[in-house]
Amino acid sequence: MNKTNNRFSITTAIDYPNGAPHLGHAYEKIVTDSYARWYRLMGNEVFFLTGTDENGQKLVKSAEMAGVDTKRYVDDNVVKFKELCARLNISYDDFIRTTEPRHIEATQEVWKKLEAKGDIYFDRYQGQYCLNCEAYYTELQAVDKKCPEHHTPLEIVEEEGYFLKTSQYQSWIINHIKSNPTFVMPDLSRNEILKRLESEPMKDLSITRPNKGWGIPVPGKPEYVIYTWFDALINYYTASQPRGFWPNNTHVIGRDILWFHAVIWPIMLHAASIPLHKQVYVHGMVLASDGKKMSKSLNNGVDPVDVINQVPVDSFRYYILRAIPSNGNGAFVMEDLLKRHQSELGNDYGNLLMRVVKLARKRIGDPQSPEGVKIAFNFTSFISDVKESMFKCEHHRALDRLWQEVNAVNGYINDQAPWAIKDDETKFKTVIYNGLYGIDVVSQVLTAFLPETGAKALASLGMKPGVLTTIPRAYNLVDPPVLFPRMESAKPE
RNA sequence: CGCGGGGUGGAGCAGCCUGGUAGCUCGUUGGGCUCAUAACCCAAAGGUCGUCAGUUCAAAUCUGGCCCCCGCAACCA
Repeated sequence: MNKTNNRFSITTAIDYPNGAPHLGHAYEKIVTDSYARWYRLMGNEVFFLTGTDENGQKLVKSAEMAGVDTKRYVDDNVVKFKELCARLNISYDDFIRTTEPRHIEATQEVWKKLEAKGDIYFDRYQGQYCLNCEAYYTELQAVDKKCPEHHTPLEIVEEEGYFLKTSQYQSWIINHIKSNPTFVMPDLSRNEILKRLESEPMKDLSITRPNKGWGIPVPGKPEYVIYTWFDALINYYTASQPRGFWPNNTHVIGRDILWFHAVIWPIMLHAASIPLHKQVYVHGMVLASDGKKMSKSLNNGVDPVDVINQVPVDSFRYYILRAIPSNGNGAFVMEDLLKRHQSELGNDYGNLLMRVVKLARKRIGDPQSPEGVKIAFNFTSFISDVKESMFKCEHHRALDRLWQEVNAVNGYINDQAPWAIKDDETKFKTVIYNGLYGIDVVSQVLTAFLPETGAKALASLGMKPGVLTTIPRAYNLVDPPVLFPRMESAKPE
């Protein structure tokens, strides 16, 4: 991920509050949160934005079906997203809702800029329309001219509306992506978008819908509202600009909305003479345990709230960050999560903390000072390896590297066997101090990924999370809690 | 011929770009240890690297064909 100076801004996609959040939402927030925390740990001033996309016509329909007012329906669902964020320890700095006045103003402002520039024009268009969905489908989507959702025949409908001249920027965007190798990450996604851009001519984007009482009105043409995607993308600008964090460094998104973030959004900004975001990072996809995409029809979904009711939130965060490759897809298997909880989190990390701190308190007492101690560890390559992985948006590798370090400290303790040192107090002190020092540095780095765990571990050294330091320091020990209790459950299916 | 990813010991993955004793985590088996959450350490078993052919002194690694799995295909993270 790119960063400029000491400031770093990162966003999640905004979520469609059309129900309760699912595992994909949780995943994206945890991933983004880890990057935000990592850059804070590195001493940057960070702005982390998330929020909800509330202007879609489908929400009106859903609210109707639920028998409530649209505003009320949306408000209720937004609460669920905020609650999930709270439970997952998502450290966002701002939560934007696209129905807020600040966003309506910003959107209309961008509209006016594009209109003044002549990049918006009025035209009629026709397409295959599904009355139930209130949406158009392309020929590719609608095989047999039937709605993929309802399997009812589509109607040819002609409507009038406004269009953005996206097609005239096609070669510009191709060139931009080519000349900025980290604009779309990872390479896999970059290649995909380039292939597509180079293989087919772009069409202009329809950016309005008839106003039916929900959405952001077109300036001067209140009979139309602005198409959801057009306004949704602007959310980043709305929230970041007034705080001095525009352009954003990284938009974290799912593969399905890559086109909008890597093509449409940059074109909008470029056309409106606004600086572009620096990067779009496409995260992996959490698949169901059968290796297929989670979906309602297959009923193979996993509810994130269910999971964190069963295990510590950091076991969930850890599993999601480590087991799903940052640049690809991975299956969510609860049994695997429990295994990693037990072995990597409990046996490797939790146990390291416990064995060293308890032994130290038993033999020496609480204050531990680095004075007169020969430092056994050099964490330079550890930190730079993690830094590099995070820069490349490869958080699963960063965690992998972190665990190598946990095991290195464990290995040191095993080799030195401080419990067997009976008559050499200096040597005992040295081994113990180095063990604590290792726990200190590793736990500080861990706060980026598992904030609660990192903080608890540091607290048992008498330390608080903050900006990363590898300078040996004095510790005031407190008995550590059991961070990852063993789960006896052979869980019933 | 729509675009893209993948098929490596029981499971999940790394290695492939820059050919040359096949590596990691978990699991299994057998020892050992005890500071610690029945945690920890050592060792062993287990793979014709999807398939067929080609290039090469040498192929998991390069080239081509085939089979299988998965994602995307313009508003479902």
